[in-house]
Amino acid sequence: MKQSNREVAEATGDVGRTMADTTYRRLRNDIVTGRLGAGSKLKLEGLAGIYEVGMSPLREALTRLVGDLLVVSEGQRGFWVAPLSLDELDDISRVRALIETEALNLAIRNGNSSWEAAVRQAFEALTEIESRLPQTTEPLDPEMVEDWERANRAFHAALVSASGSPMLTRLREQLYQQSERYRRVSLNASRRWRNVHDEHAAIFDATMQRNALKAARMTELHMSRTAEEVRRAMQQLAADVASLTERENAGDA
Amino acid sequence: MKQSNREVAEATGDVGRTMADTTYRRLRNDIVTGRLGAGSKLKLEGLAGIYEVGMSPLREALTRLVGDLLVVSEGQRGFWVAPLSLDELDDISRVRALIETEALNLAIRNGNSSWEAAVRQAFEALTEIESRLPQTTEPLDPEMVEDWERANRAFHAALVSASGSPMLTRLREQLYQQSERYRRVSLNASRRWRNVHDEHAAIFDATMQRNALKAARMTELHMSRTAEEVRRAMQQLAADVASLTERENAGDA
DNA sequence: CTGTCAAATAATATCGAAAATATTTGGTGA
DNA sequence: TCACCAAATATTTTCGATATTATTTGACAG
Repeated sequence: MKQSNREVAEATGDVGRTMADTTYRRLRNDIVTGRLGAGSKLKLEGLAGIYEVGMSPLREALTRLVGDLLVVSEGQRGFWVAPLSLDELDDISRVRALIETEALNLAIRNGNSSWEAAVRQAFEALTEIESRLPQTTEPLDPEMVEDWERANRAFHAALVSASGSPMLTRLREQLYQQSERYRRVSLNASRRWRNVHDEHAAIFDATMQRNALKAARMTELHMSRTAEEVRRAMQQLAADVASLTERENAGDA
Repeated sequence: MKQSNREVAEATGDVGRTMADTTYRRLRNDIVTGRLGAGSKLKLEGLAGIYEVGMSPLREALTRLVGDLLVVSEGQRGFWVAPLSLDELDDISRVRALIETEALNLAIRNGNSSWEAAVRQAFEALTEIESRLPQTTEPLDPEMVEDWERANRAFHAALVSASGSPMLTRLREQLYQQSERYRRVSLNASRRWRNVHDEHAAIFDATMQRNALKAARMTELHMSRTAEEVRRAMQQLAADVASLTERENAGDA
């Protein structure tokens, strides 16, 4: 029995992969990780060269990213990496807490044993990685950061995976990605690691006990603390830039 | 003092209008109003002809609509108007209630007197239109439907305009649009008008009294009732289609 | 008849150049 | 020196043709 191209593609998981789609993912990654800096101009010709792609798929990818709030555009003036701001950090954090607690609440109500197993598995994987993280102020291994990001994302996704609401799931993912982008700023800037394992454990425990109220409170706490950490890092960064600019101006004068 | 082209464009409000943008709005309107039926295939060449536009801006418009959940796409297979379903109706209604009550709560806490004035003005405009609506089962004047849709949208937007949260505002708009699309199905199908003015008045009164809890309850009630109405219309529609199909099959046999 | 395959057809996705628009540069007059 | 303007340049947007992929058709074997 010979397989059609489509069947092969489905089996290997790259069905319908287009240039636009691939470029979208690459750009998204480069923005979330900070390789493309907040606020920087995205010149089309330049990007087309770098990502080896034509205008049409490139613009399609950028248009999708505008929808994700990772890119901003102005007609006839082009595209920029979306700027970061303290106000937006607060806004995102609060709305994300709203969505995430609602989704977790539903998941706790609806989740069956296979959901429980998936949550436990994701938590254990995360625990394993967090236990290996340096307790001291060492330079963070970029690969370890990626591993942790993946595990953290998987844990939070698993928690709410039984919400039964595709719309909440979608909104949660969008907001998670926004948060991740802000979080990575603080990681890159402060080079310090906040111990979050206790917070994850508290959320996990409350969830396994099916204590929705406590799980929501722990989730809110986790998010507000993370936001606070990011806020500090961003303020520090802004202060650094300011003093650097001042010194430069002094040098010029 | 001569104005630059850009300044003129800013004054007239059509700054940066591109083909992609115009086509996006036209397509969006045609989908929300139902002129492009749920689930129908969107063939690129056909659309390019109808909207008199090339491939690039057309695809860009469709890509934006995918982000709005008004269109679905599959790589290498193209675009379809997003289907409608009862499950999705429930999902959207519930999440919209969550977002909208949160935003209204914030607006009631933060709103100043100019917000109050804007809400009152929007409510009065809506009241005026709703008072003119036929009480009997008459054929609905399409122009009046448009007027009502505009006023209804403006009223609900005014209510939450002081939430102070750009993210909530954005999510609310997306969800409002989804709801509108479902609502129009029931309008087109049932040809009957549910009297919603009392519900709007209840929301308005509670809001003006700064009674956040009551305003939220009235909002939830308004939305669940609307969803129920749409649900009935969709079920009726499905039943009609089924009996029609049956008759056709009987004719063939 | 039924499933399979390849050729023919239809549709989508992509490229690269042309058109439209924005921005910068450099010159002129007040 | 400054504001203004137009030419030169840079950039975005759009078009239309080509390449790629999916779908349909129809012939053939089992």
